[in-house]
Amino acid sequence: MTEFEQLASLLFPDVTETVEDLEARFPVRNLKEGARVTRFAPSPTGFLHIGGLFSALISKLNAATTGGVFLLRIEDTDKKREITDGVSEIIKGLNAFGIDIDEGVVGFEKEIGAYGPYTQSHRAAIYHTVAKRLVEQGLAYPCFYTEEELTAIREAQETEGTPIKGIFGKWAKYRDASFETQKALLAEGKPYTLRLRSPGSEDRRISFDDLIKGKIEMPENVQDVVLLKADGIPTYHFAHAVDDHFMRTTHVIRGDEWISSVPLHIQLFKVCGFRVPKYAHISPVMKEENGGKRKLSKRKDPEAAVTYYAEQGYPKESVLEYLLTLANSNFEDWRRANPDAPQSAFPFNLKKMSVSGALFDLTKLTDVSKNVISRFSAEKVLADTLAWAGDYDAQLAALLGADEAFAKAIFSIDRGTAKPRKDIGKWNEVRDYVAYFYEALYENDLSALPENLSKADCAEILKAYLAAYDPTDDKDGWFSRIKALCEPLGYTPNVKEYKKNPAAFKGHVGDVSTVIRVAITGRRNTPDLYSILQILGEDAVRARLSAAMQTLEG
RNA sequence: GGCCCGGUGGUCAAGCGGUUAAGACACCGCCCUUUCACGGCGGUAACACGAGUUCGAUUCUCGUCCGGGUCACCA
Repeated sequence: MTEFEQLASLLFPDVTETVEDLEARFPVRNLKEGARVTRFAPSPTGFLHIGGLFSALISKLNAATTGGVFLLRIEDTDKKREITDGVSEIIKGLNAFGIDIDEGVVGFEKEIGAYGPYTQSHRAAIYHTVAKRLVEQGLAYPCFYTEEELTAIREAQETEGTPIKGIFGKWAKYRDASFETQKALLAEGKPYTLRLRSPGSEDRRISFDDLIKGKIEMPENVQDVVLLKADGIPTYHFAHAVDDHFMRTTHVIRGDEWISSVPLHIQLFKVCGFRVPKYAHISPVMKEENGGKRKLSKRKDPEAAVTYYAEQGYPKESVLEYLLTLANSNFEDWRRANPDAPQSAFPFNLKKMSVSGALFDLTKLTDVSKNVISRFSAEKVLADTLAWAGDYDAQLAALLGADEAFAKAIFSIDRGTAKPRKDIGKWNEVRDYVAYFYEALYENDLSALPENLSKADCAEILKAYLAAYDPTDDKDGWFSRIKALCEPLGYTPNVKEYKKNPAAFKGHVGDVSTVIRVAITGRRNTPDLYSILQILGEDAVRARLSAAMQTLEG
């Protein structure tokens, strides 16, 4: 038995399996050629971030379009930063956007799949098995530095201006400690971390192909990084190599803050005897701040949280649609060509992802959302609004729920036609959109009346219309009646005529309509007036017309 | 500071040595229109800078500047 082997059994007396056992337990997946296994591996330290959703989406798409597997792994190796319900937050967030998890953690303490456990805190035995092997081969060693010593080293390197920081070379005091020393320190019960005995060299460089960023060349890793912390829990780096190998991940898609650790990761995979996966590093979602760009921050930016979009009432379809436009710029063209196709039909391409970080543009999101909502059926608009209002606007929920047929009639105006309206961008705009249909929300606001007409003019129009109003008119009949009103009162039913000779008239049919519209709805911009009148019904129409007249005359 | 990555209109972006430098959002104007919309048409607006390579550079090379990331027993 070599000293390395003796050390290994001293360090890991409880390890019963071998790496070969693990290989057998988690065999290479039997998937069709080209199928990709991707994963989303967040740590439960807070709400789901929009950037996290973005990267989960990309991973999901990659697996889905290749007939592969998308799995969710929870990286809970830092108990200090963990929050309660962190895992549920992530799963809820993913579910809310319809990103289905094929394998891994799917609920509270609920996992599916044969490559688990998928929660790192439950994988200690697996990490230890690999760690033990590394020690046996002399590729890892215990390091007894204290917190203070480490800080001192950092400071020394800082003042020396050492180009490379970290534990390596002369700083790696325990790298070449004798077995006797190690045994003695261990016997004393001194706490230790397990470090990689890095085979890297300062004057070698490594290059790899990032599926998004292209070829990247960097110096090799030379640092003896920590593999297992003093409590035996692995660091991200080690867990990444072990997990993505035994979960048989083919494509590691993650944020580009990881790019600088790729040399380390590749080294780790090689040292462990694992095949290196393909990497794709996504640029972060940025935010504009006084002229500059910066990464969306969990702390400072409410829109960083995925829940923000739910609160605002952006349909999940809209957020996804927008994210897709950020991911592949040809998505918008595809969408125009395939207005009704499901998002899953889009031929997503990792290579078309942008190399630099995109600013998250809420204005554009809203525009995208208006298009998405304009294609929804009235039933869906009602149902989704009801669902949203149930959480965020009880009064609206009650109003709409009280008479769903009435609400549906409102949402049906101009909907389902070739050129649907695009009034609603998110559910929190619905209250305003439907307000004048409900007495409880309606305000008789006449301030939107045309400026070029006097109060008397307006009152005159309303009086004439009230007299002429016939609720049994069909749409053409209704408008003919309005046109008929025009000339006797000094307006022209013909807009062109008015433009030719504006001085000859008080206004045109548009002005007359506007007066009626404002009297009924309190605003100038509404959907088709005739439809509104029909939905409101004769009594309400007459009442509002009369009330407006009185206000104007009194 | 070391190491990486990036820099096309206000924003998202096509572009891969020769283009009137696409398109989308936003903004402005016009048209259509029976109201409101939808839609259509048009407009303002960009290759960070400096060298080099080349007959020719937004495209290739180098430098400068600017932006971003990363240098933990956090992920």
